Amino acid sequence: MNTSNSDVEDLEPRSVVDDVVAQMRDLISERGLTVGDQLPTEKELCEIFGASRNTVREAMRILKAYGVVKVRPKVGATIVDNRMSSAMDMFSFNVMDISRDTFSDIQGFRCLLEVSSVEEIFDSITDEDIADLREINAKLLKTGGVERAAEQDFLFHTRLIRVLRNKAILDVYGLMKPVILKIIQKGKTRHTFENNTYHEHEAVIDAIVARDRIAYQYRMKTHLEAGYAHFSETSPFAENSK
Amino acid sequence: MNTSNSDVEDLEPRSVVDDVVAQMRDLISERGLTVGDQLPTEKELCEIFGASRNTVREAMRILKAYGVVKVRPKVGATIVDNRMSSAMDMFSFNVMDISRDTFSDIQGFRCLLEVSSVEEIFDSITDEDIADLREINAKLLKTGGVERAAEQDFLFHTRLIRVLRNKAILDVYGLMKPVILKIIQKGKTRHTFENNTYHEHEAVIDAIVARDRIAYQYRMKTHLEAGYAHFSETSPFAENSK
DNA sequence: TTAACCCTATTTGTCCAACAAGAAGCTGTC
DNA sequence: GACAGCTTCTTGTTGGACAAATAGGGTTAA
Repeated sequence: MNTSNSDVEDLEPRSVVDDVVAQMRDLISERGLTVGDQLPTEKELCEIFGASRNTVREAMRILKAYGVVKVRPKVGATIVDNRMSSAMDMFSFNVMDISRDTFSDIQGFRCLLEVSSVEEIFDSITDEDIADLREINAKLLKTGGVERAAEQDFLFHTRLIRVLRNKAILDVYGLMKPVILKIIQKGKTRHTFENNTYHEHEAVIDAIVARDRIAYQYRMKTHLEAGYAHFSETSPFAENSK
Repeated sequence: MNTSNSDVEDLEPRSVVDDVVAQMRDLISERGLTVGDQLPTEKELCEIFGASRNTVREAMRILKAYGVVKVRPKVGATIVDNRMSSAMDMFSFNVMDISRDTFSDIQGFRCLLEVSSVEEIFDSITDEDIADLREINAKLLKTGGVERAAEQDFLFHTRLIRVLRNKAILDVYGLMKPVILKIIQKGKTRHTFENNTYHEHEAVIDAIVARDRIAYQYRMKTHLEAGYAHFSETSPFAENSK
């Protein structure tokens, strides 16, 4: 019923910094500022908001963390939009012991993106896409080390997503990269060999070339679930929390 | 070829604050800290990192902006994981004039999530889900005002996504809320009436109840594209940048 | 011994002042 | 008019100060 954006626990009085952030958002909105425009200097912002420079700076740090402004020393702050990149930075913190539920969810998401989107992929894919996929997959055989192989594996799936020519989906896929990498790594360290992955990928590509909808969905689903099978029973990252 | 995470323009020497952020990430990782654990006090962090308190505070602001820590005054900082919520805060800034490409991408994403996921929806949906959907849709008729109606419309689609029982997908859908709302609003201000939307939603629900895969996909796709049709020719939000 | 109370130290939030380094703009000279 | 040099401005960082409120310890009373 409660459709408020943030959680209900807003009993805490908002700090001055939070207030300045809100005022800055309003200021950007009121002045119709957009990407490339310059923000007032810190001193001016101090006068506008009636806050000290430290407070303004902390607020500015938040905007920078959001990827909304870019500050060049001794020059000033300009509005940008690197929010997707910033979102990826957010997930560079391994603060959460990734639960099995999260893994399930991400894996389900991948299935939706890569398996259920057959039609769109078949519609959009070009010979160049297929050549790229084969090239990336070929490198998988020559890649040593679990982490490198996982990166290459992820690269293959990213390239497949790229076929959809949809930046939003690509960004979201990039957002899930850390978790996907762990899923892949876990699969590889268990018993799956690069050879295995390579042949599964090839089979997927073959199905695409043949425009065999059923085969594609079956092979991709099997491939994804093979990497995920190891999470089914055991708690995935118990060894992480020492 | 370049698979670096951030852009190439990292010539700028990292500031001390960025350095402290990185060190905090390492500290969290090394000590195996996880959700619920306490971080050292600001003074201790100053000594650990050899930085001044203001610098440490600015770094802490970044972590707070990321939704990685929660600071309670006079108590300290504890590790949390509100990154998805923080991501939504990020997108509360209307700094970018949303391009038609972005609209296209988001709309395509919605199609993938809501249309292509028929099988999963049909598999998972319960009578309670359907009752909720009908109830939400019924409120659409009694909701006045474009913005309120758009919210209610969005609520309907969110509830449908919730059927998938996948938090990752739900979070991503929430992430796209601002853009989706604008798409819906634009559609409504043109010529679509609440009545229209209501009946389209009802038709979708009926298709679900009948487990009619073809009808569902057709109706949902038509419904989504109807709202989006107005963006096809004209530049969507030229009037926004005054 | 236990419970209640009070006091002190601690911790975060905010502010002020200062300096360094470098960019931008102005000025004077040729 | 063009260029060199200077001044001013702006951000990055540091240190210190105070307020407010909590946590914890010590004291006292039952």
